[in-house]
Amino acid sequence: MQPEPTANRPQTRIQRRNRQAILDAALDVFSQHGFRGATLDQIAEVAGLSKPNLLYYFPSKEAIHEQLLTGLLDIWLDPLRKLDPKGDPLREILAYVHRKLELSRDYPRESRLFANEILQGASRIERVLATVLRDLVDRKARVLMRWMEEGRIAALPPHHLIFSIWALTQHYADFDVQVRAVLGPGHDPYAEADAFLETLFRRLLAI
Amino acid sequence: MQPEPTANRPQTRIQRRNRQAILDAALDVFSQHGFRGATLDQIAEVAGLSKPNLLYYFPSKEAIHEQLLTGLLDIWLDPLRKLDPKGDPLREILAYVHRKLELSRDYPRESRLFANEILQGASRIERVLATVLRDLVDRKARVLMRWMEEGRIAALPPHHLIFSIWALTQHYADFDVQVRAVLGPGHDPYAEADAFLETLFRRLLAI
DNA sequence: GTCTATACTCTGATAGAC
DNA sequence: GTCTATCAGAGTATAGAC
Repeated sequence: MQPEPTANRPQTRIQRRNRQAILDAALDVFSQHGFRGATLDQIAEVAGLSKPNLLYYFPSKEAIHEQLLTGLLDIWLDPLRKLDPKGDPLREILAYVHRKLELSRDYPRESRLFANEILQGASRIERVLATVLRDLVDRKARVLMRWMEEGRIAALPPHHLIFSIWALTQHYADFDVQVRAVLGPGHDPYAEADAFLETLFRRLLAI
Repeated sequence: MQPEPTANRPQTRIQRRNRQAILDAALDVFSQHGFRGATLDQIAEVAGLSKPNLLYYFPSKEAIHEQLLTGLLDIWLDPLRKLDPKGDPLREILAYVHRKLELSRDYPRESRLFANEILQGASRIERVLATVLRDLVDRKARVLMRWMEEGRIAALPPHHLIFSIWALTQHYADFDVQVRAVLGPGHDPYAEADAFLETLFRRLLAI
């Protein structure tokens, strides 16, 4: 019998399950307390493992954190990558806003993990920011620039336009507690935000 | 001789200076690492005091943190409080955006302290959010509502309009590292943001 | 592969000399 | 008021039994 169909990944089902449980628990804890505020005790408890057992799967606290960040980066940048230079400008931007808000709604822990990381100086992802992220943003900013020059959307500084999309969508994940405390009960923040942001960017970009 | 002119504040000059140095150092550390990630060792080092000496001025880590938060709340809410129901709607809102962005530029550590606190569940300020902040926002939302009903600015959900101002202005303090990494050198993020946000809210609120 | 036991460091806080 | 010394507990990580 061959219990390991993938030859280059010598992991049993249990190993895969445990690694996943650890990463999930670590996402909980890191996103709430930041790297230094998180403890292996807490991660192990949430994951339902003993601390030494946790350290059998990952060599260190750093390693778990790094695995989380790199594993999530692609999901995080995907919506911007999907912005299609050949599509209809307004439709493309609104679709980007919508997808980004969906990420905030469906992956709030991931949003907070990145927020914590940036807030704390981003020392562990600084290089990625200045290379991968910057290149991607520059590329898409040129697309926006072209659309503006062609008169298809209003002229605005493209980088700051992108920042505004990040700020407005991520706010609903990162400041969720505050949003709900201010709105009070009986509200659906994300549904309201979806309508509000559509209006906002339609008005902002209209010629 | 009377070295203490204020009878109800039995503090010498040195005590005041040290307390201030501690709070300033604590703002550095708490705003960068969050409550749990901050250590008294680090705060004491930044403040230039020994750890026991620091604990002579404040009874505990919690006490320093609480003092910081309550001391800063007034500064933080001041711009919104200044929004004048009798003023010109567009001018008042733009002035609010401007003042809020100035706070981000001049008090980025304070912005990050609050961001960390919300991000980490806001357990230490939850009550304030649901009472003081909510009341203030509700009151100002009613002012915005009236302006909209009078047809003086565009109709939008007022709470989310306020959220958008918070998100857009605080982003430049909280995500400063990312903003600078993406823009690259040779930029003045706050100057650019000031112009961009003025354009954004003018377009958004125009009738 | 998983557990118990434990080494060793860091952290918040206190005691007591000066 | 400030320092040295120190404590108890929590923190990361390792050794070794099973």
